[in-house]
Amino acid sequence: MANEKKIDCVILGLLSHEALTGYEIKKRMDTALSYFWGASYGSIYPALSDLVARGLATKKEYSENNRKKLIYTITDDGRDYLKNWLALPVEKDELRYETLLKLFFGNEKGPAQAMTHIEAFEKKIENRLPYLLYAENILTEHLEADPTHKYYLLTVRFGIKTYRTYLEWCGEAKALLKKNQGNAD
Amino acid sequence: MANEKKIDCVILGLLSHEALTGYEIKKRMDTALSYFWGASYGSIYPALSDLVARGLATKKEYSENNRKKLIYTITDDGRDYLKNWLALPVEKDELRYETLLKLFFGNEKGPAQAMTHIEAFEKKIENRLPYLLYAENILTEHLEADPTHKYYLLTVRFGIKTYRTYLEWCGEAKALLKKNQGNAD
DNA sequence: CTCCTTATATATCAGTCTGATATATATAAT
DNA sequence: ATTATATATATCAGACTGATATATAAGGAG
Repeated sequence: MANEKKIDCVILGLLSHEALTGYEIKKRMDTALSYFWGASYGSIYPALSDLVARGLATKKEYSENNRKKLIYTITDDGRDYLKNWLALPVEKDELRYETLLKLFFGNEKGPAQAMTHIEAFEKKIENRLPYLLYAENILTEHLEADPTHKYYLLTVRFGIKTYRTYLEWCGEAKALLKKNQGNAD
Repeated sequence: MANEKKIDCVILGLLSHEALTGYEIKKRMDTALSYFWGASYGSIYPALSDLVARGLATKKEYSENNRKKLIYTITDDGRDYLKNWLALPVEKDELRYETLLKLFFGNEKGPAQAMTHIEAFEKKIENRLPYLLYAENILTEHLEADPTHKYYLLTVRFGIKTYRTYLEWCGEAKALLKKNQGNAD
């Protein structure tokens, strides 16, 4: 029962909330989960077929205005599989920030180049923060409507707190680079 | 000149500081870079051979007490390649936190299970933070000794700030779960 | 009322990377 | 002596990304 593929678990998790198409699963990944998890179509569609083959989900073809859709529903076995995975200890929390990587090797190109990367990072975070704040408002208002909202809210608050810290760090990092730009080297 | 493989860039970055063996490169990944980047032997060794084949690094066999080592040195072309990559805009900053993923689907197993994951996360961060604080002290003391230290310090400060925010969030998240544990559901 | 763009929807694949495994020697501890 | 840990290199199955392909629907511009 070991070696649970993460893609299977995320999909089953999303299907535990509601029946979805592969396309809708991808949309959830790119919105609600985007700042702590990601997945591509190249993993989603094969995983869905596999989940059906293993009896963890079922597939139904729907037609909406002549438009065919493959809607996937979690089975009882699928829910058991999900619950089993949820109870296992976390294997890996991983951050992979190219910005920090380029900054780490910043001496090769100097402070001006490093500054550019920090400013780009700052802008990206500033642009994303409003979406998280908006999500926090909506979720806080309708907290009682759905028991899953409480857990969603916890992850949103994580995003808000870390993003604000990132912005603080950007300010400090820029100050340090400016301070050392005049003297030394 | 597009499509720079990240593994090539990290290795060249580390080699820009000093000549290293594949084993030493892996050690750097697991210490100095570990909280914002990672790589496995399965990518490091093939990448090193490839860098030599492309003239971006050179390989020399050393013998220390009958013990053979393959030491890699960056070439001028390698340094140019690194500089070119450093000037390109960042493509992706990615967080992949299984803890948040399990928390997001926390309703399936309930608040007690979610609490367990948060506490495990908290402990992991608490254990790692001292290493970052130690690194900050050393780097601050010897800031003038090496121009690369300044950039290293910036990434360490990022780690310290975000880790402290994580711990704050853990406290708030646990409080929210406890508060809602009595009523509702 | 046609053209263009964007959204919906599924699918595949080359290239990349991880995690595991294998092999071998050196050093330190018990 | 033996066991464990550190040094050191290498390979590979399996997993995942990013790109690409295909096709329909809907909305807006001219």
